[in-house]
Amino acid sequence: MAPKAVVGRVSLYLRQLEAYQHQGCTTVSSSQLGQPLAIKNAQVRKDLAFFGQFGHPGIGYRIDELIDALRHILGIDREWPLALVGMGNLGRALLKYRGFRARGFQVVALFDNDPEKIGQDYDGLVVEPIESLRKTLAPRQISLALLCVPAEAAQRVADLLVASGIRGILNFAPLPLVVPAHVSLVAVDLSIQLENLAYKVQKTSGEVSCAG
Amino acid sequence: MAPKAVVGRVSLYLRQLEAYQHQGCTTVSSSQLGQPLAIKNAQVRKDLAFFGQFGHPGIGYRIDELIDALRHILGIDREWPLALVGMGNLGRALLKYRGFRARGFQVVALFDNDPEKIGQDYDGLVVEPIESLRKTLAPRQISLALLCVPAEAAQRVADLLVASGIRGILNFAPLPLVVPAHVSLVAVDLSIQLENLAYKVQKTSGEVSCAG
DNA sequence: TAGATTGTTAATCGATTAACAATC
DNA sequence: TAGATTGTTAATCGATTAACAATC
Repeated sequence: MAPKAVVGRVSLYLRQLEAYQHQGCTTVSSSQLGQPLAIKNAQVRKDLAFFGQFGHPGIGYRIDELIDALRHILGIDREWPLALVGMGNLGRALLKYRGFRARGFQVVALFDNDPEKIGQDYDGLVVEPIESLRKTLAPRQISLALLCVPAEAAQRVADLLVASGIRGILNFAPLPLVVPAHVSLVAVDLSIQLENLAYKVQKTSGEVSCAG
Repeated sequence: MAPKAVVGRVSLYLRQLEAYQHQGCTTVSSSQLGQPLAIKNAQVRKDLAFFGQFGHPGIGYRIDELIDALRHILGIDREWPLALVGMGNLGRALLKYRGFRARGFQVVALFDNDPEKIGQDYDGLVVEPIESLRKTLAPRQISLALLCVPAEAAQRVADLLVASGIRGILNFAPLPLVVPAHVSLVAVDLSIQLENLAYKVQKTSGEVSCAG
């Protein structure tokens, strides 16, 4: 499996390629592809070479060709149905988020354990109780879940997702989850990102005030 | 400035320390601190040593002491007022997100350019037009912004934020922004995270089906 | 003193960058 | 052929891990 950093950059390349395609370009060099993303040309070539030979010496990369290849590599040359667990503010926002659908991800099932929310309709989907996870996931071939429940409930719900046959979890709860090796996990921790930002700003402020 | 990876882990240490504190512990060793986070004891010690000497040989780290030190290092031993720009689904969700306030971050000003939204009240805050950024940011000492506008508008709004004196931007738009060196930037790209997850799941599925 | 645990140095590992022969 | 650009090898850089003297 490719290093995590490489996969992240491949997603960026794909976006940039789509932008070039939109502009009517047909080929790009590694320099052209990397430049708007602040990635060196050698890095671009090395990252792509990890997955195969896509370039043409003297010419560069054919955009249509590379887009197809990268979509296949990332596994997004198909539709991915998603389960959304936890219908709080964040969950409801993610349900309406356009960015997912544009990349082939679509929320097709909603879950919560609040009796007030169960049975309610959001965007044409009815909220099911957490207990229905197993019953719903398998027949609908749902292998990915967005986990948006409060921190206290996150590990318990993650265990239920695992028991229900989930294959990957995008975790929004601010704590590290423990899942078995056959289940993939990606964490989106907004507080940590913001703390990172605060640290950077504080650091640069310090430098400025020392210099001035 | 500490490497980005170190700062991210320091945020995790802080959370774990707070959990131990909550349980009534008074000291932890680097092994105890790292274990629930799946971080090796040597890494914990090295990360902390980057910022100074906090440990006591033979004893470990005094929890209260280390929490205070880390909060100071991260710059969260103070309140950070935030501007929230873009009152779409994501923006409204972030406004209600509890995780920020618990760490000292508080949204104190809202901006949008939709005439329908300007003047509206969300959680006691009135949405201002984008043009009011400069007028509002400086006197209220707001140096951080959450940028939740659509991709097409993101760079333009980022430029306005920079011109209005912002010091740091947490970018939720799915494209890389260009900002001057004195402005810090952290990107939260949900589509890329989800593509990462899809890649991992696809990869492990492949291995399983080959083996079986 | 014996046991525990730190901070730090040295060794390992992995990721990035530079250079260049091979190719169109 | 000359110019451009690839894929890949070697060199550099940075981050992680192991080992251990110093300390409580």
